[in-house]
Amino acid sequence: MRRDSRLSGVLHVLLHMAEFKQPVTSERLAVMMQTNPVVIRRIMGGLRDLGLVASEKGHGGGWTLCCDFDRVSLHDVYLALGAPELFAMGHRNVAPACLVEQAVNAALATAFEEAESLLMARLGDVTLGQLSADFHARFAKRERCAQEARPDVA
Amino acid sequence: MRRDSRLSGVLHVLLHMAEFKQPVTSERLAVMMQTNPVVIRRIMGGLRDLGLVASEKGHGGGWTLCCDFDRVSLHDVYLALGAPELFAMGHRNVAPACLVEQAVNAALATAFEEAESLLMARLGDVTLGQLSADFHARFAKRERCAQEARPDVA
DNA sequence: TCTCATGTAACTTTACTTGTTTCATGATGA
DNA sequence: TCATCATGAAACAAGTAAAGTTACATGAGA
Repeated sequence: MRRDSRLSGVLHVLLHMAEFKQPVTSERLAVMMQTNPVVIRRIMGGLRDLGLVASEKGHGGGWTLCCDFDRVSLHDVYLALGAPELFAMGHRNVAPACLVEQAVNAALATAFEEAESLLMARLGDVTLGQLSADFHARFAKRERCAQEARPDVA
Repeated sequence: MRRDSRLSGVLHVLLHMAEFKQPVTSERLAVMMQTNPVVIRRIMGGLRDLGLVASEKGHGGGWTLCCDFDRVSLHDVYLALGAPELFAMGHRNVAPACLVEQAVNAALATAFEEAESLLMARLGDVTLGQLSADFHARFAKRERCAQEARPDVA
């Protein structure tokens, strides 16, 4: 199956939005993301419900950030998406009668739960602010490289 | 996506096989697993290639274990399946030109790689022998409960 | 040589994300 | 007021991958 890229996508959207002061339409975001405006609205709905962003209809409308980038972690964004399934692997039966399957499920569940806890903790460690800072660092670096490639301009 | 349950399934098969001395046919395993013989053959193929099990054709044929249950970990079995994708989430673009997306991918990749490492380590900690022992413990416990429910028989 | 069992290929089914179309709703501005 | 712009929501199509199914070839025993 195609892997769920909503978390990746919504973070992409949020960081782009941070570069604008005015509301950004789904249309513009869709162009940046190379996708469809409806897809943008879909992944943004959960964030609106949790108060991370707001949407306005009509002229001059669109999406605006209404959260402190330094207080929102990637984990918060993950939850805003509805905490989608993390793993591509699962049990055959959730509550099997077969004792063999129960033993297998128990062993796998322990390992997967530990991995999930670690992942959630790591996502909680990173804020949108840090992500945005990383982007700006990458942007500055590219600018420098562009300068160095054109010494005559400097 | 329906979640990939091959790891769960193949462990289930292996533990069932451990309860038999003679070769077990795909047909019988399929009945135990409530699935199709071809599905059994499919998920067992990788294990055969790695020498964990052997298959014999013809009369009296079927699948036999040919590995030390105490020396094979769940991680080995996972690898025998071809190390299928672990996570249900992924990046939109693997190598994006957009710097925002690069920053997002880098942050997510770090978190996911750590979780993957932990999961692989945990799977490596558990052997098929331990899993089988857990099954036998569950079996013994159920027998005891059944006894207690029929005190007149005791 | 007949039967049994695996090996393999092709096709169908199922489930889910993504993409797209369509229309309703509401806000802005002339 | 009314046309326009934008979101909201529903419905449907496309693409993908695992799982289920069918069919047949291959090879081992009896």
